[in-house]
Amino acid sequence: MDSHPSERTALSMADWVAQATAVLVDEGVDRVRVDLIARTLGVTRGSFYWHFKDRADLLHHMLQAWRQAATEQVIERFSREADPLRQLQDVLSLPFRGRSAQRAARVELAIRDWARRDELARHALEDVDARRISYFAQCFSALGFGIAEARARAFLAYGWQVSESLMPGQGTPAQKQERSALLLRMLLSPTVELASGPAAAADGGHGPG
Amino acid sequence: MDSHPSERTALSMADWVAQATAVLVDEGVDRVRVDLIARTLGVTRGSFYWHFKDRADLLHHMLQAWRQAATEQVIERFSREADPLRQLQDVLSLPFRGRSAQRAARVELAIRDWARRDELARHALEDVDARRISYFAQCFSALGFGIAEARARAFLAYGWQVSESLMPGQGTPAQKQERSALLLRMLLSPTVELASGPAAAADGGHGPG
DNA sequence: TTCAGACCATACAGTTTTGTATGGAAGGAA
DNA sequence: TTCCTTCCATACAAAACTGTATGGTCTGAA
Repeated sequence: MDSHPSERTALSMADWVAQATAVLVDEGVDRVRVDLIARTLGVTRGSFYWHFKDRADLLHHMLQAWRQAATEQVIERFSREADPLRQLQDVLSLPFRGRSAQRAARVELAIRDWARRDELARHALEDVDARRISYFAQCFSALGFGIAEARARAFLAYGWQVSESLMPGQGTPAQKQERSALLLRMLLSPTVELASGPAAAADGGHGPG
Repeated sequence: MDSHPSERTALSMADWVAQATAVLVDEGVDRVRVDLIARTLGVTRGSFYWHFKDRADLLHHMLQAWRQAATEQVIERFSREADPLRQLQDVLSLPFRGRSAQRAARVELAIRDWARRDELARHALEDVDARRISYFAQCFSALGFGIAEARARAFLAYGWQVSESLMPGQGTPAQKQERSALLLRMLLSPTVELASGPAAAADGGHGPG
């Protein structure tokens, strides 16, 4: 983010990638077309084929840019807060508050779509997913959970984030807040006993086989 | 599903919808093209414009077919098993075992993509999501949880399913099994107390690993 | 047999997109 | 100034799609 496309200056590859990513979010990969993007940027396709070999080259650069940004975000999280409990509370409190985070989430969903049909996108996404899950796992591990337990809880935490961003229309803000708190309590509590319901404690426990 | 497209018989709307859905899964909505589908079915576009008004009409029929199938699936689940605990165990044990279920999951992801940009698809999907969450909530409610608590747990259960189908590359089958069991224990256990880690229950000795 | 309707082929017009080839403007180095 | 490099415009060729119009074929009913 260092050049203003509105100015009458020369375009950079980053400008094309940024605009193409915007189209990706709003309309999907298939509608990322050099002609349209050129018109939006106020130039013609001649500019595009100067910066990129072809359309596939642009898509490749978009993926690389996102992958690096996402990776750096995880690394930055590690180095900002030392307390693992606070880290989890921060990340799990309410996801995607703030406009830039919300936009990042939309970009991510678009790439997740893309990854269903594209090998490179799938590879980039799986890598980023694994990194994030590892981050969560490291937090749980620091809280005293065993390695396998930490990994399982990490996936549940991350999966919850993904599903919240995937289904923003399900539930009121209050309900979202409530299930967020519930999940946090569950994930921070020690390994639970198997029971058949909330009455099990008073029941004496007739555990299912 | 009552006509064989391989036979030299006349096509039905269902045949077109089925083939179009296959393309939707593999390549996304934008690549659902009447020309290509016609060639796959061994006919020309003349056949298409006999059965459908235009391309949008086909997409509409695809959505309707999926919505109805998904709704009927939920209803059928209700009427098959009476015990809510067994219902949850069945649905949450391991998601998408069986080929038809796996295919249904892929269709669903494709529609979830589609819903990001299309109003009708979004509406259909939100409706189906809400129905499924309601199904889970009803199970938890029958197990004795309060209505709000049941709804929160229902979302977590369903969100887990979605995220598992969204990230099939994350974790080994054993790890998937483990986090599935962990989630089930968490969701079936009574409201947990807030704790700072597994050491909080070190005196009582925690259960199975 | 004749006819009507269901179903599909073919031809046509028009749009959208990709990629290439080539030329032109702008700015710094010689 | 002259020249070279960077960046972009324009023209062209070639697909890929959509939708319409019209005619052909097959089947069952009268």
